Amino acid sequence: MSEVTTNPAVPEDDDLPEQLRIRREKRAAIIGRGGEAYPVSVPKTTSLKEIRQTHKDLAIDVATGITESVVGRVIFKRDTGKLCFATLREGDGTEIQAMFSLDKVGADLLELWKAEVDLGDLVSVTGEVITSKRGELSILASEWKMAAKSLRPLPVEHKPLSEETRVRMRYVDLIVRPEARSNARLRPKVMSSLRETFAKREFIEVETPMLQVMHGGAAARPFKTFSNAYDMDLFLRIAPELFLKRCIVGGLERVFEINRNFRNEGADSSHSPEFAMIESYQSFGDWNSIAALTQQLVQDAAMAVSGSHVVTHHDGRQLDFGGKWREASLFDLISEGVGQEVTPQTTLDELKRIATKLGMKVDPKWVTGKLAEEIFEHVCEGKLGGPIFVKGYPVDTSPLVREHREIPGVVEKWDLYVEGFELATGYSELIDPVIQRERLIEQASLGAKGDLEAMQLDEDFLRAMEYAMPPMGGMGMGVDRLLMALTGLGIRETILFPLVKPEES
RNA sequence: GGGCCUAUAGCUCAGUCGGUAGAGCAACGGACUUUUAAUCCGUGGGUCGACAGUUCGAGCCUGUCUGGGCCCA
Repeated sequence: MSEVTTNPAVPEDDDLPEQLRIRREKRAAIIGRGGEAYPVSVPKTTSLKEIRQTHKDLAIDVATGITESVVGRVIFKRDTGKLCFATLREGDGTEIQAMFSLDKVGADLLELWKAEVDLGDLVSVTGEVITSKRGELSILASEWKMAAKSLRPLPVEHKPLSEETRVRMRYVDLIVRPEARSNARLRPKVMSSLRETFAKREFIEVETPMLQVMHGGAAARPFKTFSNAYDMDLFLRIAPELFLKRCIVGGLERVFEINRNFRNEGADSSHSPEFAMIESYQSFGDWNSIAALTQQLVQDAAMAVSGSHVVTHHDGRQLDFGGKWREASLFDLISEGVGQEVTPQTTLDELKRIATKLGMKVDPKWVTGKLAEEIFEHVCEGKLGGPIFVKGYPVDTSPLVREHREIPGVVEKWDLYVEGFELATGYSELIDPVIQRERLIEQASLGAKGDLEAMQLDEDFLRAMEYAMPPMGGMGMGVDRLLMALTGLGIRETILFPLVKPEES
């Protein structure tokens, strides 16, 4: 147990790179002289942030007479003969200078400071709050103590880490890169904003299973796993939809869930195998009421992160989420895009002619509606800066949605586009259990024929629906994509620890 | 799935025509009581992603594999 402290010997590892070896030797030296490299606690009376706020208006070369103990990571070290400087940084990036002068801290502590402290170490410094002759707010040390010795050197502050290292070693990224720190703090702000907006509208948050016996609620390939205790195959959920609808049947009239989904599909700059998703269902609402809710959620989130409905992206570009968002019919947008009228009744042959003229490759398996959507993506999608609700999708590609109450051939489904990508989707949900059963049976037969994305026939879900599910609107929105829309970041920047393949040992 | 690019010191990167490996920061030794990526003098640090091939000789050329990135589907 106390082996480590009574035997400070460095493990003999001659293969270790120089800088790692030297730091291990320093650790051993600290312990060897009876000091502590990893004490259980160190003096800390306040935070760096607090000191900065309290003493923000101090003039040049002032001694306050106030003594504080602070803790931070050493990120710069400027050792001179009898007066040494260091910059300490705490978690949110706040920095303060520490000064070690021979006549204040004494020869012994000064020598130890120079000999034992490296960039990256966490140290506690006790001393008077002053400003230097150059006006830098500083702690003039009377004492200092190692809080935790770093055994690895920090990367260069002034050169950006390679993208791979940022992702693989986010802990280091968070230490050295201001954007990493602010991005990490942005996400929880958006999360609490979303929850507040839901709460104000009397939606309640539920948590439904991640491990599912059946996978359903979306067209996607699931991850498969196995329960030893139950001796059966399980799936990581691809969507919470079927459980949230069970909640609705039971009278939890307005529900939402913000949680992870898992899809066993390709990963790229806008797709991650695991991703956070909001799903929400509103009894006695429809696709319009749920669109209004979605707009409110996004506008409140924008307000939470930037204090305005106008957000500014990293590259300086601005995006306005304010006002009532534009709405357009899918088929109107297609007509506009191709320069001739296209309706849900336009024939497959006519659509093929249009697609060919546009230079698109047409898959012979596509049904009429699928081709119409492909033409839409080809001519419009990238141009939809948004935010814009694209409304009214073909009935033959949306088998789980209710048909439009007036317009034949389309369903009450919208997609919300921002920056050319799909941010959210909403529906007037299908609530007839007989039709639902037919469609799930159709899905199951597709699955039997080898369609890996097809849903399974969930009898318990159908039984729930047969107890009468109220008319309702439903919505799904990707949290990572929402962050991307609000910040302009790539998906790997919005997720702290995106999945990466292990490094070679 | 297809194409292109990429892997060199702790970090970020150079490396020409195939001839025993370079810089900045970091590290080590020394000087310096007001520095801000401190400065000055000196020193050390490399399985050039892995394996195979061509060659008298490979960081560099060829092949395979692995990781990463971009574009297309």
